[in-house]
Amino acid sequence: MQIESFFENFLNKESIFLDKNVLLSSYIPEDILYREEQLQEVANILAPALRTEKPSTLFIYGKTGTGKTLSVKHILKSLGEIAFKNKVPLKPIYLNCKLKRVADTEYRLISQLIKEFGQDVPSTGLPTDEIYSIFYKLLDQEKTVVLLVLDEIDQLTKKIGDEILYNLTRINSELKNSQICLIGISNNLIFSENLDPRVRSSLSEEELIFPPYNAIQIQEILRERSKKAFKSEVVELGVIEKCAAYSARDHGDARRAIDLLRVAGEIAERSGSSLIKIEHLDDAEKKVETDKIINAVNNQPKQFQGVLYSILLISPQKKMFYTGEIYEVYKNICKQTKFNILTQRRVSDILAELDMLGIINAKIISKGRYGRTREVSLSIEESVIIKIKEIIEKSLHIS
DNA sequence: AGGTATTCACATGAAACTATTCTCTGAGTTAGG
DNA sequence: TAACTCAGAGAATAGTTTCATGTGAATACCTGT
Repeated sequence: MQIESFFENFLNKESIFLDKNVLLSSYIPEDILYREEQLQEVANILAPALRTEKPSTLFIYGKTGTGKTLSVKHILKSLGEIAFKNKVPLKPIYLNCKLKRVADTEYRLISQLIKEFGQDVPSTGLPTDEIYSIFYKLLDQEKTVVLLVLDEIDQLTKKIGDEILYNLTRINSELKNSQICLIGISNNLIFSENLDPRVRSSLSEEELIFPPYNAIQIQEILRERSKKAFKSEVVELGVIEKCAAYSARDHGDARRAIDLLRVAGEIAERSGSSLIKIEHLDDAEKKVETDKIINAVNNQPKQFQGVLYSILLISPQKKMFYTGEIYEVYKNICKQTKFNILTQRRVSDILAELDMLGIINAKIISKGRYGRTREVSLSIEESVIIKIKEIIEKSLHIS
C-alpha cells in the first residue's frame, strides 16, 4: 500500500531534471568553453591526417578535469565525420589505458586495437608477438591513417614500462601502406621525464598543456550545463557559485564540479524538493566522497581489506600508528580468519595504495634511532568508518 | 659543546615465483561410410 | 577417414615472496676545550 502510493507520487511528481545525461562524464557538449585555443591547436596538429599525411605525435598534459579528454574526443568526432564524408581513410581510435581489463597491458592494448578493426582475438593464451603481427597485417591491408589516442598514458607506462610506446612508434617504419599517429594524454605534467630518451624524442613532437579552469570559468561551465540538464529555475541562487568554489579550491576540476551538481540534483529530487538548495550540495559533497571510498574498498582484494580492517581496529585507541603496529594486528586477524599472512613487504605496499586512495593518511617519518616508518592515520569520517567496517566484516566473514 | 658515526625499523626496488585463466597442438578415440 | 576429445605445453596476468639495498635523524661515542 505504502509502496504503491510512493510509486504513484513518484510518477506524478515532476522531475527537476530535463536531461540528466548532460551531467554525465560521457557527455560531449557542442561547444567546449574556454578551450578554443587548445582545440584549435589540436586541430592544427591533426589536420594533415585528412590529407593522409602523418601528423606529428602529440602530447597533452593537464590536471584532471581540465577538459583534455573532452576536447580530444570532440576533435576525433568531427575529424571522423569529415573523413567519412570525403572518403578519407582515417581511423580515429580512443583508448583509456586506465580501464582495468581493457587496455592496461601491452597485450590488451593491442588486442583492443585489433578489435577496433573488427577482428576478435582471444583475451589470453597467445604470445604477444602473435597479436602484434596480426595487428600489423590488419593495419597494412589497406592505406589508412590511424589516430591513436591513449588517455591516461602515464598510468600505462607506470604499470608496464615504456616499451609499448617504443614499439608503437616503430610500427610506422615497418608498414608500407598505413601510418599510425600517437596522441598521448597525461595527468602527470612531468610524465615524459622518466621515459626512455629514444621514446621521448620520437614521441613528443608537439606538446600542449591544458591549464586548470578558474572559479569563474567553472561557474560558466556549470551554468551552461545546468541550463540543459535542469528545468529552468530549479537551481537555487548560489548553488552554482558554491559548487564551483568547491572544486576550484584544489585545482579547478570541472568534472568533479559537474558530478557534484548532478548528485546534488539527485539528492534534491529524492528528498522531494523542487529546488536544488545549498544544503543538497553539501550532502552531495559528502556522498560523492563516501561513495568513492566505499567503491574503492569494495573493489580491492581480500587481503587489502584485511589490512584496512586492522587499521580500523586500532584507530579508536590511537590517532597515529606505525607500520609495525598495523602488521601485528593484521597478523592476528589473519590467524582468526585463517588467511595466510602476507609479508611485511607486501603490507607496506598495501599501505601505500591505501594512501593513494585517500582512505588513510600515511607519511614516512624517521624516528631517528628508532627507525623509519609510515605514520598512518585514518582520513575518513566516523560514519564512513562504520560503513566500511561492516562491508569488510561481511566480505571476510568476521563475526 | 660540537662533530661524526651508528643504528633502528622500516621503505623501496628488482626479480622471481604461484595460481589461474586461456589458447594451441597433436595424440588418441569415436562414429560414420 | 573425418570429427571429436582431452591432456599437455605455453602465455598473460594479478598477487605475492625473496633478496638486496636505501634512508633520515635520534642517539652513542669521540674529540678537544
